[in-house]
Amino acid sequence: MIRVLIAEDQQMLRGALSTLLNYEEDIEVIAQANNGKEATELIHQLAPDVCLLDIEMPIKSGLDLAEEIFEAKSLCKVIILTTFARTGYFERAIGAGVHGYLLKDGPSEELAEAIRRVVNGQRMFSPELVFNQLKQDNPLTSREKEVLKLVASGLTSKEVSAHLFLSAGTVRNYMSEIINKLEAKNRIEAITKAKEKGWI
Amino acid sequence: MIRVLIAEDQQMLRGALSTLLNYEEDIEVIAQANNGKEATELIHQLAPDVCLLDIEMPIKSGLDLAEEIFEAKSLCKVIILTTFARTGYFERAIGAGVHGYLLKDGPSEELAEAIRRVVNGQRMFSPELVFNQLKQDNPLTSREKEVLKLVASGLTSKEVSAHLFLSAGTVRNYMSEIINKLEAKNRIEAITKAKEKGWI
DNA sequence: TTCAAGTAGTGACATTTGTCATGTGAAGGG
DNA sequence: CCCTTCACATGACAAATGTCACTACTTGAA
Repeated sequence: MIRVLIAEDQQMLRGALSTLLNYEEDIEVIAQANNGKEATELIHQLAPDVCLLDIEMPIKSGLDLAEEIFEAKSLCKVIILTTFARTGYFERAIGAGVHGYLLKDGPSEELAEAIRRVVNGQRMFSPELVFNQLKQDNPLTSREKEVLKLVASGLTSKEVSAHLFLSAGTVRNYMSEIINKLEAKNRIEAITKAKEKGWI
Repeated sequence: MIRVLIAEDQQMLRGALSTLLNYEEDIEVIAQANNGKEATELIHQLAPDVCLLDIEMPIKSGLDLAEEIFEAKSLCKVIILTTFARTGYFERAIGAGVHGYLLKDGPSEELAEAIRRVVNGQRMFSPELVFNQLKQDNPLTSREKEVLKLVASGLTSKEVSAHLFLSAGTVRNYMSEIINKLEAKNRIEAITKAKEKGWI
């Protein structure tokens, strides 16, 4: 019996999927989580064979969690299940050694099959992703990403500098460079573009 | 037997829901559509008792379709099923006389129950919506919304002013007032907040 | 070991943004 | 008719933002 945990904040989908998976004879959904933090605890307690993770969840994202699981060298296989075909997300997921990455756009029957495969040590990726991947990586350095994320959350340059213990001028230099790299007109466009590509 | 049509562009959810609903003894999913246009045709052909409509779909949105069904004085009951708790969407849906408005965030068991209710002539709304509705309507005037939307798309104040044939000062006054109304620190926060509430 | 990149900083400058006071005219409700 | 709200406008000022040039230290790869 394959023991599965589902982390997905959209209750309707979570409920529907777990009911469906439970109809499979070899699969049992042993836990459901509303967000990454809940999932972390449940994984520790129950050690499921497979985790189905949504990316965009409150508190802790599925990618954060996938990275933690990877760091911990856990035996639990991870399948990312998301709406977003953003290359940035996919890249990060690959970096975190996930075993599967499926789009919610795919057929629901595919899911049980994917679970069986990853348990078998195979990997399963939506073909759209693999295709998209063949270019466009994040041009921002890690420091630049940090700065842009804070700016995107509404902080002014000065506040960001206090946050990161940098001088105000440095932050403005970073922003200038970011705007330049992303070919944006100002920070607002930079934020939009970076989000679109999944770079922050 | 209640005959149901599902229009939802996210295949995974659509597949899962229709399988689930088909397990109910009194409900049968007679058609699935990928978008509003497909749904329109299927409704004409099959005259389902209930339509389950997602809002954000390609080609024609669920709200557009709901309005058409309403105009046509069709007997088909409409349930909107969406991720978005935006008051604007809800308002429009109420205007289109929908029989139910559920969030994908709700439990999946609720759905079959909601379908039975609306067939019975009752209505079914996610309580969150009704609650939100009574509070928070959009504090922005239509002009302010217009300005904020353009700013959110990355335009500078000057560009917005050219776009709307206003003086640059006026646009800055609007932005100042918007930032004030939304209790934001700057335009970036104002954009984020307005988007969160579904005000732009 | 040289070199490119990333990180961090300064100073100067122009532009954009945000705030305030203040004024006008139009529309709508009581 | 008065009062409020909205739309639109100015001018003035302070603060934030964006750009440039130039310096300096560290690190990893060729």
